[in-house]
Amino acid sequence: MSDAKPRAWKAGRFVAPPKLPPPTPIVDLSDAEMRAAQDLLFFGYRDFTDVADKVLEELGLGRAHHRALHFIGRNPGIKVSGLLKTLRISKQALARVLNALVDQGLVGQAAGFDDRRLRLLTLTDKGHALEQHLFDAQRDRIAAAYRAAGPQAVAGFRTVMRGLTDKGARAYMDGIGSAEDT
Amino acid sequence: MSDAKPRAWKAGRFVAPPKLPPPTPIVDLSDAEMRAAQDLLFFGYRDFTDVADKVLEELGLGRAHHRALHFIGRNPGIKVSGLLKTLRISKQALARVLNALVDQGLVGQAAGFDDRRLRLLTLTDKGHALEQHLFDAQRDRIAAAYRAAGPQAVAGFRTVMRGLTDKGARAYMDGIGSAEDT
DNA sequence: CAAATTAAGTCAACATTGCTGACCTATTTC
DNA sequence: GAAATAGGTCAGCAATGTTGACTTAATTTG
Repeated sequence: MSDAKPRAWKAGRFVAPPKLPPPTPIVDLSDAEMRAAQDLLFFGYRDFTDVADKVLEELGLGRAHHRALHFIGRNPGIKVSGLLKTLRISKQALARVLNALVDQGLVGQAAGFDDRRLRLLTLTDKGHALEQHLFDAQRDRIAAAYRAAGPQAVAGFRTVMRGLTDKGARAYMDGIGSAEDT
Repeated sequence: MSDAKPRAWKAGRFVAPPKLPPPTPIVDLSDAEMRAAQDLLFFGYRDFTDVADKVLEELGLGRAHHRALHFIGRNPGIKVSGLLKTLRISKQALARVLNALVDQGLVGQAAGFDDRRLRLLTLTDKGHALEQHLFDAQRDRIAAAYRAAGPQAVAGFRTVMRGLTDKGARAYMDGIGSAEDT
């Protein structure tokens, strides 16, 4: 790339080294900083989920229902096994939630075309409306935080959060729709 | 503050407006972006807590115990009421956890000096060791994410996470030690 | 084609962690 | 001395997670 050959050292006048922006400035990884991050994650997640929980409470649904609605809405036609991998809960725990959602007409099922053993999950209109309602509450909170922080901060936020996640989750987020291996 | 009086408009030569860095560049607040943030928070929090949960499992303790240990360690001498406000759980739910920790010699109590009704909570040596052990697991994960992301991203992460939290939690984080009103 | 595998569902029992209501005990404050 | 405050405790219930064992239907494989 560069034609510059190594130059021999030549004693002479003092020349101030070029003031480059620190190339990869050191990140503060002190315990204090790491514990502050723990706090941030705890409070951030708590307050982020709280706004949806308040809506759910009035409807007699729980956070688990919300999670299922969210991921079905985001991955229409997701298989039961896909949802299990995404949520990382047992088949029985999911069944309780999923049955409630189907009973209430929020989630619909369709047999797979090639493989009729599969139950492909989708939101019904009613389910979509509820999910949208829950989303609205959280969207407002995220939007306010994003707007106040500015685009650079948002990019940083995404980078760090992404770094906290497992490989599988990262792959999932890269290709929404293939909700396997999370 | 300023002596400038409103100046009348005076027609004249065209002068290019000063090229400022875009004042507050637009942040992407589309639904897609907001939903991606939901995903990030879900997976990030899940995987962040998972590493500590694995340690806790071996010890027969739960996430609730970890939270108590964390906030007592971070705020030595915290009052029971302070912990209640921070964790936002009921007195009875906290009692169950706290009694277990005291019984196992992980947390110590001391009556307040001025007001002897208060139970000031601290970690015992044993409790401190356990908390440190749990911290280590999460620290590694955060440190890796921070290191890979770089200081600018970390600053952005903190800004956004802070923006997601309630006023009370922000006040708490500003003045660690006064764990009230969270 | 019969056998094995896979996707999903179900029943039962249990643990953790949250909740409310009701009530008790010290201690401090008015 | 009465009222308020900080904390503790008992009892019961709800949401959400777990494991184990078993069933059914559909697909794949030898």
